[in-house]
Amino acid sequence: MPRVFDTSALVTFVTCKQTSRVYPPGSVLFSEGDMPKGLHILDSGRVKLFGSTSRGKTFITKIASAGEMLGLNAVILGRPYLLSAEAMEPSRVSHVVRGDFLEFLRKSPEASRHVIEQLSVNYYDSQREIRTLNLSSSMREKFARLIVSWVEDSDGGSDDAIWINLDLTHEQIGQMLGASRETISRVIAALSRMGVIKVQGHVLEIPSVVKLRELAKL
Amino acid sequence: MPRVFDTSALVTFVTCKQTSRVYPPGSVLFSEGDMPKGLHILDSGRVKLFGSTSRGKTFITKIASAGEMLGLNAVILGRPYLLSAEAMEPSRVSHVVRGDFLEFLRKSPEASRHVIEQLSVNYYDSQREIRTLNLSSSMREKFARLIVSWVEDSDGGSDDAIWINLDLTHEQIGQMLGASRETISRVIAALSRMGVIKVQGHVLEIPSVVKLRELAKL
DNA sequence: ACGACTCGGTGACCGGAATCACCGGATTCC
DNA sequence: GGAATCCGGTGATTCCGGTCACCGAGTCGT
Repeated sequence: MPRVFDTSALVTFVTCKQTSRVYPPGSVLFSEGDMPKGLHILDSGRVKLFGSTSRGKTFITKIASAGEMLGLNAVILGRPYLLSAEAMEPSRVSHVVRGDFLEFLRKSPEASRHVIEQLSVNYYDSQREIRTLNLSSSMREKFARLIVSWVEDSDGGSDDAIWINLDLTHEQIGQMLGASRETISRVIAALSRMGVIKVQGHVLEIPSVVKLRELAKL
Repeated sequence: MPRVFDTSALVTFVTCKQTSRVYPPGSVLFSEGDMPKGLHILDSGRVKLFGSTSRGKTFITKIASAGEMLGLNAVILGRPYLLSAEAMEPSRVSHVVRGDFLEFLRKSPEASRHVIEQLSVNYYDSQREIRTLNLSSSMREKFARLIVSWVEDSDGGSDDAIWINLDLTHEQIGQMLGASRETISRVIAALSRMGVIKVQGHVLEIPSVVKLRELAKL
């Protein structure tokens, strides 16, 4: 799932006033509804971006990895965050005060380029997510699509077997797809029985990406 | 639903080489999967943005109105469109060849500002959509949220009755929410019975926005 | 080594929405 | 003035997935 991002965002903004600190796992960088005080740039580690209802239901929209700017659009627009951010591993995060950031953005065409690019990618991903959520009839299909999207990030192109390190719990996968833990469990069981995937501990083997892609109806 | 956008995008790009034409209702500007040849700017009219599966199922992500740049992120990234665009009314659309656009974008800070802003807004909306899709348990809730989002665009703030001109068919609403026509029909009937909305032809009356917002659980 | 906890697997049950089928009203088009 | 369409309302049936409930395996802390 590492939506790769060239780390030069760090370089771009390095000339800019900024502070940096390490967040331990489980600590939150910001919460849904907060007004953005400044831009967070993830130097290393992984951060979970998620939203939740008043009734405790949670959904994860993405797992951000090194190089990403978090809550970028909220910072730019000066509107409240729609998502909360929580470190999954010890994560080093740089922080630029909003005013400084906007200032810098105005002056530096290079920074503009970066921001435009990241916003475009974010939006693009987000459109794909909506597509997946909306067009899949069954959970099977959604799950297959999720896996396919993971594979695409690390794939050569051939139809050889692929292994994925699955370090998410069923619960978390459920939160990404809008399903319950039990359903994920059952879907995985079903796909295993069909021979589309094989599970050994935290490793997911996909014997044939083609078969998976069929299931995803892509 | 008019996600308002200041029309100055037109002005910004007016110095730029561009062609302009009017699309009759039902004609497509571009289709899902196409490689973007250039940027479309909607001068007037309304354009439906939607995606579909091979099996004919369709979902509408938004209705674009005057001032919006269509498929902006795909154009910037040079990746295939994820959505198709189809005129709903006679619509005047300006077109800037991709190379010219990127060139212009590089040179003009003003244009960059515009692009950043629109991308941010698009992404923001899109996050809200994901939120709605993922966190609503029932169709009732999704529907209520849709209406609320419409109302917010045209609302003063008080809790007076509000009228909305509903010029979408049940089918189209269904495609926005990922529901079938019948379900929308039933949901509307249910809400009418509850007195939360009243329907007279193509006009939707909302006696109390507060009650609606309760249903939306926002 | 023992509970306490988290994670995952499975069965039973139930509800909401898709689907199928049919009907009536409004438009449009010869 | 029919015939063909499109739109919307409603019933009957089916099925997917949420929820509840319980159980086993692994891990951690003291």
